[in-house]
Amino acid sequence: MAGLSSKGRRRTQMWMIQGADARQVAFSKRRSGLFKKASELCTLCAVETALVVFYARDQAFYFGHPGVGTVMNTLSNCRKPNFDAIHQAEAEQEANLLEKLEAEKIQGERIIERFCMGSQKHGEDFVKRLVDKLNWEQLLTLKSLMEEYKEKLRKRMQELSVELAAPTLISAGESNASLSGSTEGDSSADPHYHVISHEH
Amino acid sequence: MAGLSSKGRRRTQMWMIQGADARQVAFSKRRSGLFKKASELCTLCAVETALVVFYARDQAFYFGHPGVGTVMNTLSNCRKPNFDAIHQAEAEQEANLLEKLEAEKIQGERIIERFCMGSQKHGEDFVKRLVDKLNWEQLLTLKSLMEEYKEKLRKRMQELSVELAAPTLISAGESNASLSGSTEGDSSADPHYHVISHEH
DNA sequence: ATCTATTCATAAGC
DNA sequence: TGCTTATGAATAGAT
Repeated sequence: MAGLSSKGRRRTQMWMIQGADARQVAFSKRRSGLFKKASELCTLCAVETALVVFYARDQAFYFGHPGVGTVMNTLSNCRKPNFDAIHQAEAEQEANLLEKLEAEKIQGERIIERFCMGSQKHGEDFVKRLVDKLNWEQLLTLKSLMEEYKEKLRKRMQELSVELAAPTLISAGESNASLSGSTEGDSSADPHYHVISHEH
Repeated sequence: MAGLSSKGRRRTQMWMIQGADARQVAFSKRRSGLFKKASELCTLCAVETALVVFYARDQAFYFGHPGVGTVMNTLSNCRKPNFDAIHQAEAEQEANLLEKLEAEKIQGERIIERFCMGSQKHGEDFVKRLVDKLNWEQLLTLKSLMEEYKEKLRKRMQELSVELAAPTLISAGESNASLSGSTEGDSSADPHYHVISHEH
C-alpha cells in the first residue's frame, strides 16, 4: 500500500468547499451533527428551538421543539411580526396543550414508555436513569430481583423466541433524511448572532 | 492536592440537566457551539440557515443566513402558504402525541414510580410487569444492559454506601428517590427532523 | 472565565 | 450513503 500518512481528519479551512460532490458530503455529515446538537440542546437545557436549513434552494431540512411554527411565532412576537402573525387563540391553545402534556408526563411513564417502545438507545437511557435514581436500598433490591428474575427472563425469552418463529408483528420505525441532487452557489459566513432579552 | 479522580468531561446523559445553574452553564456552552456549527455549515456548504433558540421564555438567540425571515419565508412557501399551516400541523402532532401518551399511560402505569418509591413488593411487581411487557428483542436488550450495568450498579452502590458511612451532609429528607413530585417537566428530544424536497 | 481530561464529531479514503 | 480510522473539536467538571 502506498504510504498514506493520514487517514483521519485534517484541520478544515473555513471556506466554501469547492466541488459540489465534496460539499454535498460535508453537508450531509455536518447537517446531521447540527440537528443532533440542536436536539440535544432542547433535551438538556429545556429550551425551545427552531432550525431550518436549505440546501441548493430545493431541499429544506427543519427541526423544531416544540415546533418550528411555534418558535418562530414567539420570535415574531418578540421583535415584529415579520412573518404572518398567527392567531393568538391558536397559540394559546397549543400552549395549553403543551402544559397539559407536561403535567401528564409523569417521569416514570416516560421512562418505561421509551424503553418499551424504543430502541437500544432508549433502553440504555432507561437503565441509566433507573440506576442513577435509586438509592442504596433500592439498588440492593434491584440487584436481588435481577438475580431472581434471571430465570424468568430466560423463560420468557424462550416463549417469545417461539413466537418469533411465527409471523413478525413487531416493528421499529426509524426514519431518516434523504436528499439528492447538487447545485452550487456561494455564501458568506455570519459568525455573529442576535440576542433578545425581555426583562420581566 | 487531593487525588482528584476526574477532571475532564464525562459521558453525559441525554436528559434535562437538573439544577438551574448547571443547566444555564451547559446552555451557554452548547448554545455557543450550536451557533458556531450553524455558521460553519453556511460557510462550508453554501446553505441558507435559520436558527432560533429560546431560553426560559424570555431570552431569544437567533442566527440566520441570509436572514431568519428570509429563510422562514422560503420554508413557508415550500410547504404551505404560511405559518398557520405549519403551526396547525404541529398542533395536530402534539395532539396525537398527547393521545398516544394517554394510551400509553393506561398500559404503562407508574411502574417505575412504584418501584422507586415502594417496597420490596412493589419492586417485584415492577420487574414482573416489565418482563411481561417486553418482547423478545427488548428482553435481549435488557439482558445485555443488565450485564453492562452490573458494574455501574456496583459502583453506584459503593458510592452510596460511602455516603451512608460518611457524616450526614445530606439532608435526611433525601433518603428516597423522588420521582413523581417533580414539577420540573422535561423536554423530549426529537432526533428526527423533516425534509422537503422540490423536484424541478 | 480558564484549564483538562474525555467524549464527540468528522475529514479522508473505501 | 455507509463504514472505519485518525484527529480536530466541543465540552463536563472543577477551579
